[in-house]
Amino acid sequence: MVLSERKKKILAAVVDEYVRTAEPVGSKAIAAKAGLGCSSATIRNELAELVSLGYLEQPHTSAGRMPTPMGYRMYVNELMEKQRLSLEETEEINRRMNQKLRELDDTISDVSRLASQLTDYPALALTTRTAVTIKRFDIIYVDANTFIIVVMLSDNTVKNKLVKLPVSVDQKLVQRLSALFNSGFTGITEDAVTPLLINSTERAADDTMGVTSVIAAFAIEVLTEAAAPSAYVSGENRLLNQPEFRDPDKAHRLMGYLSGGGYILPPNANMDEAGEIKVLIGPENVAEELKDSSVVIATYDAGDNTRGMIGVVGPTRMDYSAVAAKLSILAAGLSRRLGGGEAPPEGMHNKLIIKGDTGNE
Amino acid sequence: MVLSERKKKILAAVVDEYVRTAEPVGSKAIAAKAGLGCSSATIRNELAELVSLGYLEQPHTSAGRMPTPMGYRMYVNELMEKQRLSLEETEEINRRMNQKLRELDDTISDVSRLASQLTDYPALALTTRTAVTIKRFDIIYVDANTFIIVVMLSDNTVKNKLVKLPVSVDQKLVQRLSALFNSGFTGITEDAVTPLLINSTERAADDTMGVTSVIAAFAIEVLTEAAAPSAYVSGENRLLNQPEFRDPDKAHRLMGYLSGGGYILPPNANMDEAGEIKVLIGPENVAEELKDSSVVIATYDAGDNTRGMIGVVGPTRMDYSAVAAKLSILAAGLSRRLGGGEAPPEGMHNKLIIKGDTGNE
DNA sequence: TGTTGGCACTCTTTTCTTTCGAGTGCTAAT
DNA sequence: ATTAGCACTCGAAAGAAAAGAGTGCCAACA
Repeated sequence: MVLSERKKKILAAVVDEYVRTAEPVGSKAIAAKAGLGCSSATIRNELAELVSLGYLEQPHTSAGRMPTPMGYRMYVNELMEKQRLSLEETEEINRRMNQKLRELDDTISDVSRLASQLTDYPALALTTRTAVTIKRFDIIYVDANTFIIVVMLSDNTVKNKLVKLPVSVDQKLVQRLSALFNSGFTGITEDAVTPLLINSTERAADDTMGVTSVIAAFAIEVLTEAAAPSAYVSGENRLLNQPEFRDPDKAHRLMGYLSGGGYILPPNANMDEAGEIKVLIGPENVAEELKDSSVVIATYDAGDNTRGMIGVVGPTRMDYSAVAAKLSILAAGLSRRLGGGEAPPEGMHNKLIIKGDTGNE
Repeated sequence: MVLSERKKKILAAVVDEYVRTAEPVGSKAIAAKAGLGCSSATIRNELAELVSLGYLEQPHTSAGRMPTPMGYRMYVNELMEKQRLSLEETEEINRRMNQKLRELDDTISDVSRLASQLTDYPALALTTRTAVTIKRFDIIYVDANTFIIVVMLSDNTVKNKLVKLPVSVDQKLVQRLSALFNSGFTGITEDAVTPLLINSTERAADDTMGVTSVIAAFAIEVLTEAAAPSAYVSGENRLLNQPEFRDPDKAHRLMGYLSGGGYILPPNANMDEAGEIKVLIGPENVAEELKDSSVVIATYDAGDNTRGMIGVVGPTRMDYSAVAAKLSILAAGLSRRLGGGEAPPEGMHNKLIIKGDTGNE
């Protein structure tokens, strides 16, 4: 069934208005606002049909209409104007992103914070790493009891650890170990770090003091951590700005879920093409806690064939258009910095491809 | 004016009960609970006096009593039983702390999260660093366009950065720079990194490609960041568990303040002796946003003559005793790991020294 | 056939009263 | 100094009434 042009306009008007006010919207308001030249009575008839088609609902018989998840889905897929931020806004966002990223801190978590600030919803950033390996292994000798392990990973991040030993080691041993690890532990994934490998390294280095196992433990730790997807959530408290979360218990439930690094993505979410935006509306979410919230997620290219996601969570009554536009810019910025480099240049407004569930279960 | 023994018992009972129930407590309840052999009428008289002395207040004439900040202060300073956790609880906390700290992540923020979990209040962790200097400077040559800077600071943390250059550098230059930075940039604080120093280093290294300034920029960045006090806040959402924050606006205000890394400490808060616990009750806080909340802070020894703080924020109706005990253990754990090493061993219950404002402005 | 004004009806929200009860303050007795 | 007793206060809860927004539907109209 395809909707008449007028029904579409009305549906869009209901969503727009409801998003703005958080109140069920009545026929009069629509007649006044949407510039279709007909009276509220006509609109009432149309509204009644939209309800029976499942796009709208009423909290009770004598109230206005509000969109159902299906209504939002229609809106997102077909009706909404893909908002493009003005050049100024785009530049403002890029400016703030650059400013953040100049510092040496964790890029991803900073961008998550920024996303939350920009949208005024809680934001989350996820990284899923493909198998990570060690690219380079260095050990810096500091003094007889101290050395620094420096590990460069295949995704070009660098990790280090200062090790203080209860025993003295000589510089020679450290050099030997450095060389051995550099040849033996590079290019392999976590599960290839076997006790066997560690033992043979220990023997080859002629290490009688157990230094090898300390270093190996660090290697395992780094690989494990780097391979684990990580999530950063920020701005949970902004949920309280939304009228649908004025109930502290409800807010607390969702915030708790989010702070726990809650898991948000549908299991089928093989991260899409970078640049795409995914919208999950209400019951389309898999997590029980999100069944009456919506999630908008942008995918970015984290280089090394890896993708990450940055998204926000809010009530289903969400300003999908604005959020999508902002996330798109942030994701593009991240791709530009982390990714292979074929991302569009900063100034360019890239096409907003918004995808969602098909809507049929 | 010193309180009679009985008044003290009654005051303590009021606080205990009010903390437990969050409801004003009546004379009957006290008569039933506190085992002092007298009737509710007698207690009413005493209560009336405690009100006129300023320790208690009534929301309205015919309601029970609740403690004023001054009442809490008295309770914290003199009345409350310094709670000691059972050995099991202590061990449980230490176990969880060890578990957390095994991972290579940021110790401080992890402990902050742990503090929040244990107390069910929002927690914050602060570090204030004394002047930090660079202790050691290494540059690892990766390939013609890439090297890794590794910097070890006076507080024994290690920072690194991967640098990718648009131009090629040869290994010799990198080695020269490494040596020069190691001699010229160690032992100095941020403000000693002058353009002059950078220039002379550049000339000495015979660097025509501006590599020096990249490295110097990193040095400045690291020193700046390390010297800046940092704050980690976690579990803001737990505020919503407290009945006094059922009003979403109130909760939001405070949560926003906290997430902003809000600043909590009285300006005079030269961090005290490690091991001490400080309690700030309601209006004793300087920040306007905290005037009707309380803060409990434990100081830990972060080594290198530096102290940090870990604390929680909650309503004035807070379980001071339990919170203080838990924070004390966490702070001791941190001191043991970060500090000079003269911290008490893990098993030992260390004395709880609870200090607060004197109460007189 | 689609559109419109009109109007009775429904159901929530708000406001006002009433009732209820916990807890007090005071007095008189012990 | 303590206690029992009792009238009184004041908020919270419950109930009743009024207000208002918006609908559904009908009859009239283009």
